[in-house]
Amino acid sequence: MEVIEEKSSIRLENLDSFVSTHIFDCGQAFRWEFDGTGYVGVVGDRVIRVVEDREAIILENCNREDFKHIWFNYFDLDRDYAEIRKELAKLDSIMKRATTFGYGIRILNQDPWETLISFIISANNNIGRIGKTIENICKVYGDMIIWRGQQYYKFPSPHVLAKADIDTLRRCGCGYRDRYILETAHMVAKHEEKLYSLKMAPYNDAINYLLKFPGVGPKVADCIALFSLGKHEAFPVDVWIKRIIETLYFGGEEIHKKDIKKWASDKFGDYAGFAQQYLFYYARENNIGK
DNA sequence: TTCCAGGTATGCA
DNA sequence: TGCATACCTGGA
Repeated sequence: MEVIEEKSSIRLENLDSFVSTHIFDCGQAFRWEFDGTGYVGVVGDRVIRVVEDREAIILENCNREDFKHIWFNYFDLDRDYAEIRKELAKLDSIMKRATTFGYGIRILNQDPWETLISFIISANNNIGRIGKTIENICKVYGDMIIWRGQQYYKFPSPHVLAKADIDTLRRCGCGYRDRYILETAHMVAKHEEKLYSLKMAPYNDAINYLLKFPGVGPKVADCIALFSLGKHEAFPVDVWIKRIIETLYFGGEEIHKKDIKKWASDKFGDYAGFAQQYLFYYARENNIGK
């Protein structure tokens, strides 16, 4: 990969395995929006726009320092995804097709706090409403950023959200999850560093800690572990993945979620999280398991 | 009008 | 432990 600094942007050439739609439409992040030619996202206190220009990836509103300290890690650019695909493709013809189809998928390294709240909101919810609710919370409680004359909003800190008004959260579209969010914000505000220290903890310890937050069950905990704590052995089983696995691997037979997790862990091991993303994107885009 | 959507909490056997 | 049920909300 070559990193070329241009006027207020970074151009990445010869970057393997990076396709915006694969990355932003595989269910891992909620704050990336397609504007017709590129994806705009608010990450931390930055607004960034990702554009694909033939063989290159352009990161707009980014300089070399930001790229080195923020985006290189955020986009997981240190990882050899070609190697991961190669290993998964060896397992069976389904994984071979799935990794070929979603060849540009990357698992983002997102902020644990934002990911925690976002996936509490995601429970028993639909994608459209999850995004809207998160955006409303940011508009009410997050600081504004202006870029190219447009207003964007940061995700609020645990301390700010801990002081939120429950009725306002409800009006943001949280529904009955309002109290989970408020309680979780209180808990994190008290021991914020603990949440971040889970990046260094073993998978099981991280999951057990996450399960203590109200509104966090096994599926949400796995999403947080995978998308923000670097636990790639996590295999979140939602209704989609359940149906996809049942359809593709068990001839439509009904399998308990717990058994699917065990099966995935045995089959994919440390690559389970990547496998989940390839399968999810492949099946959804091809209407498998609907 | 009714049902469902990327689960979790709760109560009961 | 395992299972059934309720739960905000808005779009189909």
